[in-house]
Amino acid sequence: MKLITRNTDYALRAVCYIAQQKKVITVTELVNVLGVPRSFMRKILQKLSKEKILESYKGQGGGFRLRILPKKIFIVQIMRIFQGPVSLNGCFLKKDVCPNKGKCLLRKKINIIENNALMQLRQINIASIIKG
Amino acid sequence: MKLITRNTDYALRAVCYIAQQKKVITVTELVNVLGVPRSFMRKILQKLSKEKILESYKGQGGGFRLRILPKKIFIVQIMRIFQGPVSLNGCFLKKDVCPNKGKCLLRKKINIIENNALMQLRQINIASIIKG
DNA sequence: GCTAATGATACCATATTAGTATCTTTTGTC
DNA sequence: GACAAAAGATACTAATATGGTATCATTAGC
Ligand code: FES
Ligand code: FES
Repeated sequence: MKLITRNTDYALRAVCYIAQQKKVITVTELVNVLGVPRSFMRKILQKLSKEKILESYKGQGGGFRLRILPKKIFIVQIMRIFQGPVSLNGCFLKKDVCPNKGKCLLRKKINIIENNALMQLRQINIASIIKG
Repeated sequence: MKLITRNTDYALRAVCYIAQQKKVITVTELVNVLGVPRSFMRKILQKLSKEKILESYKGQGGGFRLRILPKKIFIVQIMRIFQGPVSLNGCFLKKDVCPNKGKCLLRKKINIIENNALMQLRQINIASIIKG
């Protein structure tokens, strides 16, 4: 039961680091600091760049920088980018199986938990992580 | 981001059904009611039996029955059986990478969310689902 | 002894996750 | 302009988890 996968995790840390440094950071630097495989890190950063979280500069002296303020980057965004839509689960059974149709208590209870977790998750942004 | 996998889901419903019927139930009956592949259902029930949630009877007239009261079967138990330990995730990075060591805020925040979700999950038992 | 049930086990298919490799493009520096 | 250092694009591979199937052994009632 993993809420966060490895690439999301790496992405979060990369973004945190970049946010703290406040300058253009190269993959090389990130790889050295985080100890993550280079190619993997590259892929992750490229995606973050495509998704408008980071801004990239090619060529010598290039690298990555935040495109938006740390307090405007929420971890659910990052999760969505690497893990798809953030919602816990639907019902696996074929229609008409559930005795109470739309009133399935199991589903209801799980949905409540899901919503609570999501509401909490949604409040976490990069700023709230790095200013500790 | 799946909180519950398919086998857990099937297991939960099977247990609910068995709890409601209050008699020995065969795989055949469950398969008919839930519309789940037979072999898969068998595997799931056998596991539940091994894990002392169900009691099984071999031979003609055999089948499965609850071994403990519905209110004593918590869904986290079932999740643990099919999905391993219920916790959202640890830290993927190698030791000494996190700048604040034991005080990593990201980790802390995720742990809080995890604990809240778990506390809620832990309160759900089979009895609370079926008496709706 | 037959049949209807579960137990044990091994296998297969698919999807997701994690990671690698390679070639192209851009840009600053000499 | 050549070179080197960076990211962009893309395709491939490996490992793991999930979902499911198949088969033979064992037990117990009739
Ligand atoms: S069985 Fe699907 S919602 Fe209850
Ligand atoms: S980096 Fe692992 S806990 Fe912070």
